[in-house]
Amino acid sequence: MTLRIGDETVPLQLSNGRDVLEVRAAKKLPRSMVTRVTGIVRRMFCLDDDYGTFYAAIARDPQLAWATAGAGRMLRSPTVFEDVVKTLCTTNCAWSGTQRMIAALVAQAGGAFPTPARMAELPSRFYRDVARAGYRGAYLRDLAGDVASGRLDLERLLPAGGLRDDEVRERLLSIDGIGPYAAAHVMMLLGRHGSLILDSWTRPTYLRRSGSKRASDRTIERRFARFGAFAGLAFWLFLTHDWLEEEGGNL
DNA sequence: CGTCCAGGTCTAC
DNA sequence: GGTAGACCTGGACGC
Repeated sequence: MTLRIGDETVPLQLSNGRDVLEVRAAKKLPRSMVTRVTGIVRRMFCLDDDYGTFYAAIARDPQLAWATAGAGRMLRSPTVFEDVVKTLCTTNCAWSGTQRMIAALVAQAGGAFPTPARMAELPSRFYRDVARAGYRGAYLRDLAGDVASGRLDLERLLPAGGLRDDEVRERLLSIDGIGPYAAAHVMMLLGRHGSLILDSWTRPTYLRRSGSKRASDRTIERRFARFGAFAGLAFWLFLTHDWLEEEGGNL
């Protein structure tokens, strides 16, 4: 991956072993840069988050106990802005569309994700003709403008920002193009695990995994309500249990 | 070729 | 508060 740090773009290679995440740069980085990179990577992989409370809640759950071995961390982007943009680009389109839009943004910004200011100054024809973002183009540009101008402080939505979950949800929903699905998705990445990500993938996957014929959103939410502040994470892990096998079982 | 819909959301009732 | 219709795009599918 390539990180943007200040005015520089820093290409990095990541690899994982058991209990180890190795970050390798092409050339030697100054000490200050190493500190920055380490901080960003720790944040991306949620390495400083504590899942003790969650593990205690699922320890005796036959469907979820497996996760106490170390599951639950979401892969974040370096900034909340980037996660909101990416999430917006997953709405109402296939994965190929999401990848096309994000790849176009990254390519025009020189290989690392663009800053809000850069995205705000891109002409609408870029969003229409290159990213082919359709009606999302205006949403993306406006969002970038609000963040670049300081009108919208997305970093404040992190737990350290001191806002309650309902306040954060409210702010996310006030962004054009961000609805219930996208808000829940971003909040999960923020480490706010209360709400379920309900969309065209999780709904049928839930039915398959639970063996139900059909289940309304309210029903699904009721079934995970016992996990309280971790309901969304419990739901997510319930759905993605089999990803472990596919990834070789490495937590 | 037309229709449907994919990791939805907005607006107008 | 709940729901129909519109919305960019492109790939899948039926005819």
